[in-house]
Amino acid sequence: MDRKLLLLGLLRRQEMHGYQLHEFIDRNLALCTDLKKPTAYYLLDKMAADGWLTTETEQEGNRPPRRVYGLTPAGEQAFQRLLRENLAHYAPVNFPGDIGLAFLEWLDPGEALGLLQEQRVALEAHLQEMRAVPTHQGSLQLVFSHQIRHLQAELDWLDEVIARLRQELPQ
Amino acid sequence: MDRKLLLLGLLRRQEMHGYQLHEFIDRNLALCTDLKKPTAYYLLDKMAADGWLTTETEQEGNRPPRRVYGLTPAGEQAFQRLLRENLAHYAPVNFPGDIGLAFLEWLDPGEALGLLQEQRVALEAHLQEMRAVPTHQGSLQLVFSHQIRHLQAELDWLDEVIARLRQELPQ
DNA sequence: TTCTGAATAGTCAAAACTGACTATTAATCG
DNA sequence: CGATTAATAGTCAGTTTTGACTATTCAGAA
Repeated sequence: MDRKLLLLGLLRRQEMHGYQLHEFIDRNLALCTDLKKPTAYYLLDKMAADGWLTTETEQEGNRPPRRVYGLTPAGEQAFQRLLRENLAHYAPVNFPGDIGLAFLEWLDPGEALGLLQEQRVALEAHLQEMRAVPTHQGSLQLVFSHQIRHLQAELDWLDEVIARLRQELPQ
Repeated sequence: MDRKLLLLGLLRRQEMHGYQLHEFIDRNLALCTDLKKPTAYYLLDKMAADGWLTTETEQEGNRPPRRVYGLTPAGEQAFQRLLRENLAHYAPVNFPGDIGLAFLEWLDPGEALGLLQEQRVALEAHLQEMRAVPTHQGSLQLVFSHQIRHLQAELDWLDEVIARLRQELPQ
């Protein structure tokens, strides 16, 4: 449902066609969600079928025709409802890395250390990249600071696990 | 792939049948992943078809027959490979709540405050529940402390957003 | 003993998602 | 100019995931 909320929220500001929506999400909101192109069209068509969106086929110049989506009143209502649901509920997050951690004891501490250090490099690079993004306007800044907060927590935690592994190391 | 890693890791300790696997994951590892029953069977059958697992149909007493899965050498290799892949790479996480945050400015601060406070209650309850779980043995303890770390980070962050909203409030 | 509810073991059809593809137009470069 | 690459706009077939269901067994209550 969160992806529908995202699409509705973007269409609320301004009517758009599918390619444009996917483009915008991929370029600016990749940290919020990973919405593949076919999924975007799937959800848009579904919401249109449910009466949440209007579709008009437009043609600009002699570019290929494209479907422009816009919010209906029902779509606006759905947006309001989904936004409140999203903000009022806490959704537990699953960290894929936890599954590897659960089996960490099956590896010898030396190899585990090496692997986690490799992960640490990737994580720190990602964090630096995120910090380097110029400040956004409005609520988008919240999303960035949220992400950065969790990345920092993850890095701190990874450092502790690495430190503990070092102590276990013989020699 | 992470869910396959999980199933392989559990089967590596001990042969199990599908229901038992899903039961164990749902009871003890729900914080790692949410693996629905049909998904578990789907993945097990797929890994069996790929030669990673053996299946034997067993019948105990006059209980209904059940398929018991066990690791093949190829399955063991896959486990080793997937475990190293999981530990060495950082996988960015998407927080569903970020989508709501991105549209926070469309709500008036008073209502936003109320909704986030509601979320905070749920989040804190979840954190308390997690802390109350008795200490696990081995690497599972790592998973718990990882989760708790992120829940605490989330709570701190939510409190900051709430505080900022309070300041925006008129009067 | 018979009934009720919970636990066991899994299946099925439908929904959701994605990698890889098509087809057109615009931009660049020798 | 002609050729090559990038951008635009979307589709399709296949994979993955899930809600809702079946069918049996067992434990305890009436």
